[in-house]
Amino acid sequence: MKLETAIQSSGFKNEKQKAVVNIMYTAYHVKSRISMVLKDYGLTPEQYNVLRILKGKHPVQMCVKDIAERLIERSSNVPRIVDRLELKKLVKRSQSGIDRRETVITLAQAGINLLEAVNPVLETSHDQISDMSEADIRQLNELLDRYLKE
Amino acid sequence: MKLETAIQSSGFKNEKQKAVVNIMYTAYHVKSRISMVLKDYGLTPEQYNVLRILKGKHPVQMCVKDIAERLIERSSNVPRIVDRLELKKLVKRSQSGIDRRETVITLAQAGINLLEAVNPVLETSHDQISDMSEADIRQLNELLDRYLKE
DNA sequence: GAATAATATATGTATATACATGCATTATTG
DNA sequence: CAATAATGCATGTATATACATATATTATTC
Repeated sequence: MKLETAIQSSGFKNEKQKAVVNIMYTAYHVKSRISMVLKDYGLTPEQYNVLRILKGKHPVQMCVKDIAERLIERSSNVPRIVDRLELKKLVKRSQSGIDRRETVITLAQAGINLLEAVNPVLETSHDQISDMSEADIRQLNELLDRYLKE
Repeated sequence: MKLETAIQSSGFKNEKQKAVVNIMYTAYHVKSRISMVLKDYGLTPEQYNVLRILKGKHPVQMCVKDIAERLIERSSNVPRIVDRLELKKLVKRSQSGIDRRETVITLAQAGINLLEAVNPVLETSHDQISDMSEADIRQLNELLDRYLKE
């Protein structure tokens, strides 16, 4: 659906004003779709992201700070997300022997199993989210890579 | 910053998988920037959006459902957002005479004044968010318009 | 090496979303 | 027109963010 129809608005002052809304609108729908897939597996997008990050290092443990740095949406909330993952026995939490301020987290076998079940479903969903050609998607990625300054 | 650097990840399986993350990452930063601007005026992005929607119809009242339909991120939370705007005396809430199930909301003068103060600052921020040329931004908008199916 | 600063995590509060549910009112149906 | 369904809003719960603050531990500085 075209943006203007979806939010029942029109007449952005210029393309930059429109882009801001367009990016947020598109992201909202992408995230909604991901949430629906994850819901069948009892995960929120945030919980999934933490599991995914842990899997990237597994079997090496990661501390809370390292996880936070790798999140798409930086979060001060990692301890509480880990709380919920721990309750579901998807991760294990323990104190670091090296720096005792750090809490280190390891992916549990149940977490690995869950990721292996979710990941192919999620990838299929991602592949199906858009009808655009590979070339157009590549161009979209290039423009997004350049969109934010610095 | 390039996406892969920012989230310290690399090797997306394909461009579609990357686009999903890229869109959410970009939107997160856009929204963060907007939040910072609005914070100086005591508003959250959600509260601002409700005010903006009300202004689009002002001085005509809108019911909760009409507001929800125009939000970028559909929300079941409009009554509570209106609670907070009402506490700040930015809007007025009353019961509809026509359909007594409906709660109708009007923008108060303080809300109009606040929008008139915020809007130019927000527009400047939107214009400055990216260095890209007008042509590139236009292309980004076209691709985003086509990204989501239907 | 004691005092201070910095760091890592946890936690409290306000606000938000998603979802389920409840209540009042309006519309529909038989 | 009485019974039922649908609608509009409000509210409760779990989870999330942003921000402020607390606590424990480590690093730095004098």
